[in-house]
Amino acid sequence: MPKAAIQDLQPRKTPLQSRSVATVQAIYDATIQVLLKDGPDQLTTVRVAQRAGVSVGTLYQYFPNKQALLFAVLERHLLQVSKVVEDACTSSRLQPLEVMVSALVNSFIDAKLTDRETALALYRIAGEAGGYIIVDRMRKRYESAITAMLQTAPLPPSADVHFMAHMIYLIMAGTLRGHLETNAPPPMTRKLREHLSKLVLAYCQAM
Amino acid sequence: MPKAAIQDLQPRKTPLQSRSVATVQAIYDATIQVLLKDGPDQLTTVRVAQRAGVSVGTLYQYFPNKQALLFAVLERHLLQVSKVVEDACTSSRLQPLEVMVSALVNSFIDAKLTDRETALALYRIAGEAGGYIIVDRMRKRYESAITAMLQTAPLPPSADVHFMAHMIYLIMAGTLRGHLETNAPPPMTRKLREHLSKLVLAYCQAM
DNA sequence: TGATTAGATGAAAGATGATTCAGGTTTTCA
DNA sequence: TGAAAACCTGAATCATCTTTCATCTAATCA
Repeated sequence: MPKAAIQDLQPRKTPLQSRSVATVQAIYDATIQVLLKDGPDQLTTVRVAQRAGVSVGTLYQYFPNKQALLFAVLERHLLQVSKVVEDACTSSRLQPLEVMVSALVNSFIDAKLTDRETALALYRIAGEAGGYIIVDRMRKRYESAITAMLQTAPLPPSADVHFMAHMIYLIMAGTLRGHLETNAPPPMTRKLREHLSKLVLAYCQAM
Repeated sequence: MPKAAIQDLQPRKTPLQSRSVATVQAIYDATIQVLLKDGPDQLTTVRVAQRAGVSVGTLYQYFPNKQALLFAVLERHLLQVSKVVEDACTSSRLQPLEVMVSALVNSFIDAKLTDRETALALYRIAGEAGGYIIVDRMRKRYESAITAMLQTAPLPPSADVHFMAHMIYLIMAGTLRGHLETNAPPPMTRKLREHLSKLVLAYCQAM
């Protein structure tokens, strides 16, 4: 896979007719499927196109290169998850700290578990050059949402709410990633959810 | 890069003469250097060999394939870090909980920061098919060491020490990874270290 | 309906890079 | 010192993919 400048990561053409909208959708879905079935190393543009039921040429009409395709898929997933978490943060403002933390942690875990397999497959892509840009943009969104929520909580004025939000994001994202990557069974996940809530709460109260 | 069965990941030949010991060492070093300078995508076996000052053929005498080379480098780094942490755990047994946690967290962060760049470069490799095997083996070592340490701490008998150790590992590894990947400046790292210690301590006390 | 634009095709070009192997050089040690 | 064993070399092989483009089909709309 040759190098790709960052400006080449934008979609090449926006689908106008309903036919092409469906095509692009099929390409997205096929990408995830290939990613899950064959892994990132075996993912080729031809294979994705085949599974989507179109030809490679069509794929390249909408995505300037392979990376752009992968990043589009990544961005889609991350946006989906972050929207859920942002909503949870917004609607938990002014609630007791315990409620806030619980809503935050559970919404995050729920959203990730909805597409557990997808999330796992995408961790690999997120590390690729350029993927960090998307991940970073999302991190900032999370931190803003968490900060805004925490600012409505009764915390001591000494608390550095912004850094706390940063830490909470790192804890949630990092811990869940590690957990998913161990392929732990559901009971473990239940326990993780419980411990993670208590942990974050204890952290907020201790600072 | 074609598929590689897991049994093909072992070294091909052990260097006997001092000449070849030096060669293998040079290959290890060159791998890290290329990884840092050009990134995993631009890392080719020929390039690694060139930088090591040997020919590709030589590289293939000691490593059956590219993946085996990368995994060897990964294993080396992870072993280095885990030894430091294991020592810290061993020598902190029977100490106050606060001391234990501080020793654990700080030894981990110190060890990772010693090779900050290397650690960062290796995260990418760790995700590749097969890399998880090494990561998982290390995780178990950490969890054993942490469990053994915590069992000498005055915790309520209800505490699930084994799962706590698991959580603590996930928290430390996950959070630090996320932090390193944001390319945060040193002051941030100092703050992270402080918060992480308090956080883990609060978690232990809350469970 | 005819012309214009949008969408789709897929063989083939062009690159890249992992891995081999036949043949040289150096080290060991009996 | 002279095999035998250990090491090293790097051009050539082989397989794999990404990406293009000339050409074809379908949809739109005046």
